[in-house]
This record gives sequence, structure tokens and C-alpha cells, in this order.
Amino acid sequence: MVRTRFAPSPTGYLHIGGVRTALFNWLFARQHGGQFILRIDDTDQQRNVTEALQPILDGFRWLGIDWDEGPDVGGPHAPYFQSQRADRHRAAVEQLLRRGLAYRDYARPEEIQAERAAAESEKRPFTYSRRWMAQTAAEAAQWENAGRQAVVRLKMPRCGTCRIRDLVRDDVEFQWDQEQDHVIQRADGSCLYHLASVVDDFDLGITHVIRAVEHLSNTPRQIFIAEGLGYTLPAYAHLPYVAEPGSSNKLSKRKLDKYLKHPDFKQLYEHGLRIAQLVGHGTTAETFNPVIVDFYQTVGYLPAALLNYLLLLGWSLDDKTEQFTRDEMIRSFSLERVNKAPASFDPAKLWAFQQRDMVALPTAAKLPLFLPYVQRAGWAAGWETAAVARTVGQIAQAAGDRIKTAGDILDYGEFFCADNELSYDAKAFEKRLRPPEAAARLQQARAALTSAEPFDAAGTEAALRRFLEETGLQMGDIVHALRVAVTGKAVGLGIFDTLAILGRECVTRRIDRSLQMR
RNA sequence: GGCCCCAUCGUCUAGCGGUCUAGGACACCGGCCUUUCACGCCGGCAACACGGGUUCGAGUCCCGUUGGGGUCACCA
Repeated sequence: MVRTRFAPSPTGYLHIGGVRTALFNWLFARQHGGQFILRIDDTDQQRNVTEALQPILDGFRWLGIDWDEGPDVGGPHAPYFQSQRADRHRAAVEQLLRRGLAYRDYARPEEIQAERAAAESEKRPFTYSRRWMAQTAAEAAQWENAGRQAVVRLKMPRCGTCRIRDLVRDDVEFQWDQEQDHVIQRADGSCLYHLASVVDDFDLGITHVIRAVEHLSNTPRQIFIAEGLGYTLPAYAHLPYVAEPGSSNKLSKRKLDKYLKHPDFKQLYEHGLRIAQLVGHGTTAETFNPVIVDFYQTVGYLPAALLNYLLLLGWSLDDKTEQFTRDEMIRSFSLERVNKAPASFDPAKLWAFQQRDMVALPTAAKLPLFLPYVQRAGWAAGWETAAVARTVGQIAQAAGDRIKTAGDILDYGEFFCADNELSYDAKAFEKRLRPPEAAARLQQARAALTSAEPFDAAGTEAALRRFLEETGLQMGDIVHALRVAVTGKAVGLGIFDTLAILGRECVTRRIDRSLQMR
């Protein structure tokens, strides 16, 4: 039985790179009919774990990455919080101590630091002298009488080779003598990450450890711990990290300002920002950041599009397949085809995937996605529920592929605002309504439209075309002025769809108003 | 700095010794369509980091150089 895991720290946000790692773990488990486990690597010091965990769980749920065991769903290996497994960790430390694979160390931090500094100044690799090591009770008592406190360190081998079989990178070798005697337990008895992680992975029956490559150099010490404890080793797969747009540095949530200098990233961000502001979502870098999954949920991306994009960030099936349904992903995924080199996050490509999926969605499926945005923006206030739904449906239909994310429905405020509150784009007004001939033409077009029957897209078009034929004008001579008059904007939906959605009374009122404002 | 990893168009990638005058996708640049915008369609630009080997033959194998990255915590 394949069992994989993703083990986030409750940081309050879900990093896009973390999602990719989780996705690969999830796909691998699902493909093999195995299980995907969510374990929370919290520590005792952390406060508000529940609160900081929520965005992470929400993110996974939104994406449809489900876990078989973990927070909220429980499971036979509970608890799934690292902080609650401390007794297991301590027992493991005791065992390593008994087997002579770890020792109590009474060095003071500054003493270790001094050794390290000395090694550095002599330009030789640092190896701890083990001067304050205590392997017997007598030695320990001696140091303790001197007022010292012990941590537990791994007693690492000082010769030989550690060979790691990696499912992504084949064999990788490390020399044991390069490894430090890492601390695995603090003086207060709390255990450190590497020890805890290895013990938990074993206890949870993890068969495949699939994680980011930054853990590759940590693997020897984990193997040492696992073997010391008599565990059978899991298979390892180290994924490349997700890099910044246009660079090979690791993508980081803290560098938003820097990324905003990248044109595509900036565009992605600013598009989202407009929507977030309209719905009153917070927009600090902490919560609103394209490096964090929450961003895409807020702006109204489709989970399938994000997942599909992330899948192809470091993995490919062949030389042409780009589109995957969830089932196809599960069927096609393989660790062997994961790339070794880091992959840059490309906002433009993500955007293309999103657009492709949104276009493919039937209007009926878009409606429930769009409606909440109109409601949150407060535009539905005073409207009957059915009327809002009808209007949003009409806009969705008429807008077609102009709406790329669900939040883009908020580009069409002109259909929800009162006639006397419609604002006009200043440039468009000057260009289309100010010219002397505009008023007369608009006046005539108004007359032609008033008699349109029925007042739908086809009816208004027929009426307007009759009018053009009579006057010898071209379509271009009137539609621009008409659009500005009824929407206040230079760009928008097809003009006849626009007229139909607004309705006869609204259209005539708005034309009259625009003429008055000249 | 030590150790480890990585290296094909701007970006994501295909390529596992000959089928590569290197394929696809996104972006970009032209053009067509068109009532604006968007979509769509057609076309174009664009890469094997460098140097040595091995081989009849190298993007593909080996070594080195360069470059990039990761990691060296009583963080996770």
C-alpha cells in the first residue's frame, strides 16, 4: 500500500510551491490506489495552530486535493499533529541513546560556536570535537555538577558513504564525514524536526517521501536516524523547487515587491487587486499575494486550471499534451518524468490555462461562480434575487470568453448601477459624445431604437440597421457614441447585447442623460 | 567557503547516439476577421552555456570550465 504525505507547518498560508509538492504526492498516491496523508508539523512554541491551519486546509479543499488521514478527518494513526507526538519522539531519542547512536552533549552554544569559528579561520571543514560528550552516567553527572545542561546529538559516522536512491534523481552520494552531529533534542526535552519527521513518517507508515529538493542534503541524517531505529527506509523523491518568474531563485512569499517589477506578474497581481478591492477582500502582502493559493480563490480562478498549470511545472507527459482532467492527471502522472531542474513560475502561462478552462465552461456552470462576486460587491442590493441571476446570466452569455476569472464579472458594473449614477469615461466621452455630429445621430438612433420590437439583440440590431440604411451612415458612425452613452465606456460587450440587457427604458433614459451632459 | 543538485527558444518543456536543417505550448511580432474589447484563424521570430574527449556519428555518453541553485541552526 502506497502512503504519501504532505506535512505543512501551520503558517497561515498555502504557498504555491507547497501545493505543487502536495499535488505530486496526492497524484502518486491516487494513481497507486494508495493513501495521501496530511500531517501538521507544528511545534510547541506555535500559537493559534488551528487558526493558522485553516487557510491551508481551505486551500486544499478548494483545489480538490483530499486527504485520507489528517486534520478534520482523523484516521487510525492519530494524532496527526507533530506536537502531540512528542512522547514517540522522546522514546526514539532514548533508543538512539541506548544504542550509542546519539549522545548527551554538555557543550554551551558559545563553545560550539568557538570550534566552528576556529575551523573556519583555518579553512577546514568543521567537525565537532565531542569534548563535552557524555556517554556514561558518571560523565554526565560530572558536567551537570559543573552547572551544564545537555542536549542530545546524533553520533554521526565519520567515514564511509551514504547512498540515497532517489526516484527523481537516481543515486546521490554523500560522505558521512561531512555530516555534523546534529542536535535532535533540546535541553528542555523537546525534539527537533529531523528526528520528529523520521519518527512520524515511520509511525504513519509513509512509503514514499516526496518533497522539495531543499531536503536532499538533510536526507543522510534522516537515513541515519531511521536506520538507527531499525526502520525500513521509505523511497525518496526530491522535486525541483518552484522558481521566481524570470529567475532561478526559489519563489518566496516575501519578495512580492521584487516580483511586481516583472510585467506579467504585475499584471496578474493588479488584475486580482481590482477584484479584491471591489469585493472588500484584504490586500496586504500577507494575505493577498499570487505566491499564495488564497489569491486565486479570491479572484475567482478555476481550481482545475491552477492544478493543471502546477502539474506541468516540472512534469510533462510527452511533447504535446497540455490539458489534463483530474482523472487523466492521476492516470498519467509518474515520478520518472519529473524534471530535475527548477521551473520558473510563469504568470502568463497560468493565465492562459485559466482562460482556456473558463472559456470551455458552459454558461450555466459560470453562473454560480459569478453571482457571489456581484453580491459581495454590493451590487445586488435592492435587486430581486431572480433579477440578479437573470442579469448575470445574460452578461455571462454575452461576454462569452471576455470573462477570464469569475471576478471579471465585476467589469460590468454598468448593468447594475442606477442610470443617474452611471459615470462616463472622460476620454471616451470627449471622443465619442462631444463632437457636434454625435448629438444628432444619437438622437436619431434613439428614435430608431425606441421602436425596436422586440427589444432584444436581434430586434435592436434590425432597427439600427434600418436606420443606417435610411441615412447612409456606417455602423462605426454610431455604435461608439451609443456605447459610451449607455455604458459610459469605450469598450464592452457587443452593443446589441448591451442594449438588450439594459432594456428599452434604461437605454432611452441613458441616451437622454448623456445628451444632457454634453 | 565545504558538500550536494541542476543546465534545450524569454518561460514551461519534448528529446533517453543517427528519424533534429531540434518538436509542442505560453509569451512576443506581423496579418486576417470585426461595431469596441475579447475570441478565433494564418504566418513569423526564437534554444541545445562553453571546452575537451568517446564514437563512423553527440542536444543525447564521459571529464572539465562557467553559470545558477540548494544546504551547512538547540527553524520547519
